[in-house]
Amino acid sequence: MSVPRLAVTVDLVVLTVREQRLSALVWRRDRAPYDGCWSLPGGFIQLDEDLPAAAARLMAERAGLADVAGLHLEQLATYGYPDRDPRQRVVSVAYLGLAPDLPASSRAQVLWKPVDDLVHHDSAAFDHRRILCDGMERARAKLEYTSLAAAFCPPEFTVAELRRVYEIVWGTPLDPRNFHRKVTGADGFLVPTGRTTTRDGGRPARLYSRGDAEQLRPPMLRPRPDHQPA
Amino acid sequence: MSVPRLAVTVDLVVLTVREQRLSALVWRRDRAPYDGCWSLPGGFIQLDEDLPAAAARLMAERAGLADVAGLHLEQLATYGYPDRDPRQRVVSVAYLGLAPDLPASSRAQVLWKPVDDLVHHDSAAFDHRRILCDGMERARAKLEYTSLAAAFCPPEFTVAELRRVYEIVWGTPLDPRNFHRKVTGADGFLVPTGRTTTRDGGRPARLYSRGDAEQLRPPMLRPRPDHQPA
DNA sequence: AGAATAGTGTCTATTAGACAATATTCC
DNA sequence: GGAATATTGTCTAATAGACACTATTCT
Repeated sequence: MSVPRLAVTVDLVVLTVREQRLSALVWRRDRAPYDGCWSLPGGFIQLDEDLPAAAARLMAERAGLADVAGLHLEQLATYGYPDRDPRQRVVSVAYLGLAPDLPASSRAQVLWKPVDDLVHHDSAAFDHRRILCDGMERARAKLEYTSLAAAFCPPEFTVAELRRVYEIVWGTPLDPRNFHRKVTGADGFLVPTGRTTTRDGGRPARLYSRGDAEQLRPPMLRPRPDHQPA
Repeated sequence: MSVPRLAVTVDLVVLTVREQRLSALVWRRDRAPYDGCWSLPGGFIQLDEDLPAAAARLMAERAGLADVAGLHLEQLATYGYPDRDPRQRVVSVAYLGLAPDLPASSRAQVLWKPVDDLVHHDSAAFDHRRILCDGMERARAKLEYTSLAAAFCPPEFTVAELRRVYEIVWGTPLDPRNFHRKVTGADGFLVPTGRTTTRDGGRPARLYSRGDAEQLRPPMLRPRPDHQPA
């Protein structure tokens, strides 16, 4: 029996926090299939190219994000049911990127869109809505037990800015005082720079940069909507 | 430009606990490349086949585990650097399976081996050592915040048997009394069957079956080796 | 002064970790 | 009875959640 060969793509779920909304980088499609729908940036991998290398290349070529300081990039999952692309069978390896708020790309076709709109209102191409949702859930879960929230922040940030990341990604308000105690007490999460800022108004806030710790132990669990038993 | 097409395989990391060791299902290779090394069961996906379907098919065909009650199967990660197979470029989607202790397969070529031996002593084919390690780490992490440990147990099991799963997978002893309190208090983890057993000796232990809950909140964190600062 | 936000402290409920004591079997 | 294991209970330390209070800026 001969070995079947398939087209393999890398698709990117790139998330950021802009204007108080969790947003993703998407293309506006202008041709069939799925003309007018949004799709995730992505492309075919090359024969001599590693998967992370393809993700980095496409991040630059198709997402317009080359050499972004502090960008976090990790493999998300692989999607391969046979008719997910009507033209041919494609297996797609999705990568999840978390980026600080950046100036809009120079390309007109690629733009940031709030994920709520993408998921609830706009039409998605292929199975990209599911891939986006999987990426969002991964990001939400990882804020609980890692220090990844800082990947959404600029190189120097305040505790309130970090808290706003959590609140926006989780969609739930957090107590500023308990949050402050938790993150400043977590070993290796935040490194004080000694500087302060008043960009948020009020008393000057200390500025921090990212620490070395990747894990947050014990984790900071999302507040749960109360599920009362009957 | 034309679209490159690649061979795509599914490889299986199937873990179980047997004879007090965490063990994985492996092949003993009898031909080049990597003659005499162990490899994970796996195979090429078919053109009309979904990835989970391919994993299930290969679980039966190559791992000898068809229709295993209580088997847990989830996607692990995808590996695709160009020369991971010396014969041709292959992208491999790895799946992680967790199974109760089962009778050895009828096939001679496929067998259970303790993961310590596989990782530290025996020679692995391709990048299968890395894939196995990634699967082990996934399993270890998931025991912390899910009820997946029960997937290693038979349909009915005691708290002590469940505790032994944690101890063996984590490689660390746990306090039987605190463990008992934690798992019996966790909502939806264990369902009492009303039966008891004395198969562990001593006072009869209550038998439980798996509950509906998938998450374990709050999680049960692995004891950490103390990392003293200087 | 008053508004706004930052940061500290305090109290209570929950949970983890250490370990004593009791219960129920088999030999 | 003695050995073995199961189960409950108790005490203490750490942590989370609610919230009062103080600190430092700007207008």
